[in-house]
Amino acid sequence: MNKKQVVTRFPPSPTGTLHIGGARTALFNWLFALHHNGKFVLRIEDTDRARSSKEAIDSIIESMKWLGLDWDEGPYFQSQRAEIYNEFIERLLSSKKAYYCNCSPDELERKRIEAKERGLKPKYDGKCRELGLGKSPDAVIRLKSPLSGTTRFKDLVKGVISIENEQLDDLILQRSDGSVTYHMAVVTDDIKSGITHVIRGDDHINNTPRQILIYNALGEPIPQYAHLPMILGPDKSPLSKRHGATSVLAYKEMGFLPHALVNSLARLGWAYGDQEKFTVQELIELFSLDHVGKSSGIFNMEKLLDLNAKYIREADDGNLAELLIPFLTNLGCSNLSREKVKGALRTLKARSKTLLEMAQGALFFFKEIDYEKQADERFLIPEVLEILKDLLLDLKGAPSFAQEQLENIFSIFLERHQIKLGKVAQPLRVALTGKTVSPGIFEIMEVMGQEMVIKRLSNAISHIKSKKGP
RNA sequence: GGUCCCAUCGUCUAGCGGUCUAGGACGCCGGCCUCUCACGCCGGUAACACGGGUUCGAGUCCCGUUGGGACUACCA
Repeated sequence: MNKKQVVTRFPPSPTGTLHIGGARTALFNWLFALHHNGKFVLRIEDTDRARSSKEAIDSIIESMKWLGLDWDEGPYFQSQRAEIYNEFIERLLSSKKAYYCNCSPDELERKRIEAKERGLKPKYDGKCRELGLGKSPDAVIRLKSPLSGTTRFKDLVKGVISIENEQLDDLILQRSDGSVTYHMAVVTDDIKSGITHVIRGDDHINNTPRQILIYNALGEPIPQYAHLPMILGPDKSPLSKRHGATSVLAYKEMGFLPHALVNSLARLGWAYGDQEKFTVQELIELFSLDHVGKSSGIFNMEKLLDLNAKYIREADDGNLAELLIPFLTNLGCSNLSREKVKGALRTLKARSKTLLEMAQGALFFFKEIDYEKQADERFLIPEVLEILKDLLLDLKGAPSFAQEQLENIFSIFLERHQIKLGKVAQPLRVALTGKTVSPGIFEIMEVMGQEMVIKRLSNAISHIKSKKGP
């Protein structure tokens, strides 16, 4: 039992919001760490100062918190770790594993184009490799990588991957302005944090051998790698903004429960037999890299909606009310009573796929209604006037508005008029909600309460009367 | 172009050589329930990319073809 503690990390670069793909990578790292009782580190890769922003950092952190992906260490900021990187660069320089190169960007660009034209691989030709150049203002530092041999690693999801070293060139570790490049920063940080498992998108597969070469040059142990297949948009191209909602926070605004997103993300690329729904606890217990698939997948919004609907149905009314109130407020409701919100949401739980949809469906409980044109024309007609008037009388006399009570009143009422419920239900529904579609009328009447029901029914009656003309 | 990765219903996937006339979920289509819409329940639709091997036996292993994708920067 003296195996090293598992340490994973999630290293977003703050050039935008956290999107679905990043969130899944974070989730898998988080699950893997928790499954192994390990640690999960958050690191912000903000070395590209021009493209990084504070807003992006904030929104990434907000997204992580909303999803419930908490970290044990960090966030570290690469922009604040120059000293550490320089120390590692120094190590490479003094062991002759790295060297200065003063080839100008223009020169390199020219050679690249030339090589391409001749059908060769456009890689650095190693011009300065053996020159023993010293530090100079416009010199970069390059890794002296092996010219032959094979670099191979066992990927925990893809299997053995190998590449000939001659395919790789001497990559730049430090730029001429003294800042360190991505590969160097990543490797240094991962070593410093004691990362044991690097779980990331498979767009990094080609980066892995380069990074392994840096580990080797440093004489440091190589972590285990697991490359996750990418998430695609519906057109099978890599997920991007033009596919609509990709940012995690957008899903929050659309009224998704964080757990629904988590569950859905977990199932994208990972499976546990036929099981579709998992609690967080189950995910942690069952998650394993060898059940992660190798092929990329399309994010399925329909399935997310279905899962979200299921979780809404199962949710505790009190919690759901808390989540729903902000949506109602956004839609212009104020002075919301928690109890009434709970009542309203009970009527809508089975028919809402998102919190937003639920809030929209609940508006008639909290705001004045307008009759939808079609509904008005079809159901608030003179033919039902007498029936509604009589119904109003019965409702005024109701001792209580509990559902069973209402059902009793109605069955007597229907009996008396020798009609079916269908006959009054729709006109009444329109009178109470303005629409032809709503939760069951007994349910909504109970939640609305006698006063509101009587008021709306009376309004509808005068509305019908006004149609008959003066 | 070069290198690397990938390939089961429309989509997410199960499958780790025989139990697969390929299972589940979402979607879609019927039906039941019913005060509308949902929920729920019942039923249906639909896939192993192609071609060669290996094997008594291949969705499962190997090779190739085709098709996707990634990388190929003093971006990350």
